[in-house]
Amino acid sequence: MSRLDWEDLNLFLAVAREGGLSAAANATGRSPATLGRRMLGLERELGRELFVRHGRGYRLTGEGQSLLSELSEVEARIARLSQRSGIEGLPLVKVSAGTWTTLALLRSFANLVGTPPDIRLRFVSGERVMDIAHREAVIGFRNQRPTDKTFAGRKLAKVEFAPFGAPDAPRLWIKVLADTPSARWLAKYAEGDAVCEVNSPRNALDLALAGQGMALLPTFIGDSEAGLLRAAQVVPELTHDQWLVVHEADRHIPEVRRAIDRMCRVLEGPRG
Amino acid sequence: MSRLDWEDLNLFLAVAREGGLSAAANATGRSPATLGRRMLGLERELGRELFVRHGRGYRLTGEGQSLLSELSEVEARIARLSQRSGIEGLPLVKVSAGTWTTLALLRSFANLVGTPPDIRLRFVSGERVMDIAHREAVIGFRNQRPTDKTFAGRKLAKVEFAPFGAPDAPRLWIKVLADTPSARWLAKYAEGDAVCEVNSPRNALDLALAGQGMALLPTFIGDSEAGLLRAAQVVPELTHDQWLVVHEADRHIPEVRRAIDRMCRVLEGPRG
DNA sequence: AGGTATCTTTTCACAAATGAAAAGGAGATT
DNA sequence: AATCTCCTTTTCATTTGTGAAAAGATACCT
Repeated sequence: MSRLDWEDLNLFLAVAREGGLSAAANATGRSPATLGRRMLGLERELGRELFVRHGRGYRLTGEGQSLLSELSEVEARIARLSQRSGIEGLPLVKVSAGTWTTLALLRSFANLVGTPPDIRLRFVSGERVMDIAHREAVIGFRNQRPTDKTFAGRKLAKVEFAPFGAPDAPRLWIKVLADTPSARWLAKYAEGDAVCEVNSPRNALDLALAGQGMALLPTFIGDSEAGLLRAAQVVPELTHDQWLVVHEADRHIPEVRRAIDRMCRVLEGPRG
Repeated sequence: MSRLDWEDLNLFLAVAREGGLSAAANATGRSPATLGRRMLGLERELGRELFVRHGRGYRLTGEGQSLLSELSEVEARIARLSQRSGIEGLPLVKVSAGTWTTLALLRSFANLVGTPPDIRLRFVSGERVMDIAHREAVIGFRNQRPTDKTFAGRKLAKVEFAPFGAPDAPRLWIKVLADTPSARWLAKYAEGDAVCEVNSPRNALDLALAGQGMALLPTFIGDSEAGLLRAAQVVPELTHDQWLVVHEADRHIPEVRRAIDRMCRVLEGPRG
């Protein structure tokens, strides 16, 4: 026994209201042929005659009319599910990026969501690297090309790290206690005492901006801060590629595509 | 903008209740792969995260839970639509046949619907010949092979007409006023007065059974009436084939197939 | 009546959705 | 800690469903 396909009920509403297949086809974006077949299937599934098919369209039978009124109420409930107002109504794209990429993206937020906004961004980050296969994130930023051909990658500009500080700041390091390559490098090779140790990378930037010391920052962050100067050369060991990674299946979804294009423009544009 | 597919909501109920794709696959008769994809699509369409996918199954998020409770009510309404009790719940097969074939079928009604009944038969007849393409009837009886290859035909035994009457009935015709070949033949060639003229062929049989005269009947009807005897030879001009006709697309639908098989057994068995 | 416009149904080539089996993981169990 | 089991995800061949265009029908209009 095959179970009722709820989508047939949805299509029934269109055919019943429009009074025929052609008009309903316009309303639903499906072809008259499909609608005709599905209405036949629905009548069979329900074991009732819903329409009288005459040359000029579909007319409802008594049973069809009562189905129409019942389904209208169902439709109202379902409509409420998808009707979300304002930004909630926009398609959602989940982005997983590191501290600095996230910061750069947030600073160009307006360019990312469009004017007027046509997508909703959610930045997800955590200890764990987000799993794109399970869609914890849809768009991820990684430091290497995706291995699996399930994922599509787009290469971005290289990321370089250098020490940054305010012009008159003491030449002391601001250390970051985190499990990142730059923090590990700092722990290992930094000379002299640290002026401070911070838990979160983002705080190192704030401290550097306050003129308290040198922070090891990506150049695309440090160079864009008016109050900071490079306190020394780039640290070559920390230079790495950056890749934007998407699940191959998500790649062509309109809102995902838009988000990718805009992010690439933001991240690649000013850095060459 | 693509619209919400209601069937996704139906599938969501299964995944949400069963707590995973595999169990839901059993419940719905679809594969885990399909369910996984459609839940991904639903989340996208709604712009909400409904599940947390962990290694052991799908767990609902807060939004998922509220969707579940809302949809449960929708489901109850929809369930009421398809739940029909008793005979109303059985699959419907519409049959279009002439007076005599209908009569023969009705006399074997129990054999047609099965024990216990597993189909519901509706005999539709009218002035007009029912249109199988538009599904005014699903199974039709015609006197010639279907022309169009859209329709499938099954040849039945030939139909022969002869005069029938009670043993001591007067040898006067019971005339039928209808637009049928046998009625036209009677109007043209019948000798002697008519004892009566009736509007409906079925009444001619009743009148013959009452011993009032001779009715021109198909032999498969007349011979099966204990109270009637052939009053003369078969009328050769009226002999014709009989075909059972179905739309090719309906042919393999289970209840249609059953109905066809049983009708053929009933109509061919005792005569062939 | 005849013509015309519009709607349904059919045909057929194509695209999208599906399922089976394999691969990959996560949690449970010993 | 290693193994096992169960569940999800991926792959890919297949099926199902779909749409465009043609054909067929019916009501409307002149």
